[in-house]
Amino acid sequence: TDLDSVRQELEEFIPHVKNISDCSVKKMAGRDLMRFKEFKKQGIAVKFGRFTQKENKQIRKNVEEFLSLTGIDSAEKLLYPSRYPNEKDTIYRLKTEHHFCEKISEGIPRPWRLIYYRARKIFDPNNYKGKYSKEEKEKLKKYQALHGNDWKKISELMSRSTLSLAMKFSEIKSPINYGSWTKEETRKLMNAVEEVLRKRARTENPGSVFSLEESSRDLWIEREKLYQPLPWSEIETKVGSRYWGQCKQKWSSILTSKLTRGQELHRSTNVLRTNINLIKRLYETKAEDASEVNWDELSNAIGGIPRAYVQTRFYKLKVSFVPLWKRRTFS
DNA sequence: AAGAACGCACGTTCAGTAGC
DNA sequence: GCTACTGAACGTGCGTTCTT
Repeated sequence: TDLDSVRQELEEFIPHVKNISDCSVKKMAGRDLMRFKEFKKQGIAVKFGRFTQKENKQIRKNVEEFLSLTGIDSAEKLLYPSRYPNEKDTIYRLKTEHHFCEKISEGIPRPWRLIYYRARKIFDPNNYKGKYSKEEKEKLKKYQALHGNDWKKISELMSRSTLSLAMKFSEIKSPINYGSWTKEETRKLMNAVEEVLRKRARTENPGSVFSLEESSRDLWIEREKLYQPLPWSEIETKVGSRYWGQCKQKWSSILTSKLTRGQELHRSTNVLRTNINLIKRLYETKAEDASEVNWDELSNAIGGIPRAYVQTRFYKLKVSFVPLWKRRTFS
């Protein structure tokens, strides 16, 4: 059928396209396929992951240019027309007339849907408001009880973005513990991770040594596999008293201490050596943007240290030794 | 049908604090 | 003055559904 051929064409640009739903493939069929082909002609590959500084700049430029082209007077009006009931019809008309979608995604080799989302985040004045205060958290709970998941309404009441509110609420909706983990909690977490890994091993090697009564047996897993992504919401449920992000963080710290035991990373000479190594390797990768760094590869090269550990290490180095790091480019 | 919006799961980066 | 630990904001990527 038509969809199958589109899928085949897209595969060249998005290797994992076979796992994507018909619904989403359809959305990429029209505009994106054409755009990807154009980029290919110029020798530009489709990008994934974090937007680079360059790309963010390009989005700002595209938005600005579209505004001056159409005479719409703010990015918010352009990207959130429904917030301006009186003007929204005109805005919609101007957008279709001047090919909003093409213009906004110009020069950025990604599906336009993702570019559009990115633009909306950048230009939502209710975004980037920093930490939630205690009062805000209480308010959020109260308003949610009152209005349900009507984030738009709650957003108007609290001047936070709908995305931020929905995310925050999912974190605080059920009571969780804070502070140090108890022994009991830690044990629960380790059990949950083990259970998940067992299940994974079972589906990966069906009918092998794992098949019978494996629950009582020790589980052997290659080192690299320990860094693979885990189903955190499932683990959150099993732990019960902690949010998924807390579980992930805790697991990472357990992993770090277990895998670096004996290496005595804390000894000052080793710290120095690891830091120098990290900087050197990072330099050698010639990455032009933080999003281009392959942390898995890097942490392996440094000596089988967990990825998350290397990432925070790099962050610490950056903030303590690079003056004005916030205003600098990665390269 | 295009565009906009909602919802979920998980990844990355920034940041505060306890404790040595 | 440093690391380890903890917390959380911010971000991507998709499935899906509502609106225009």
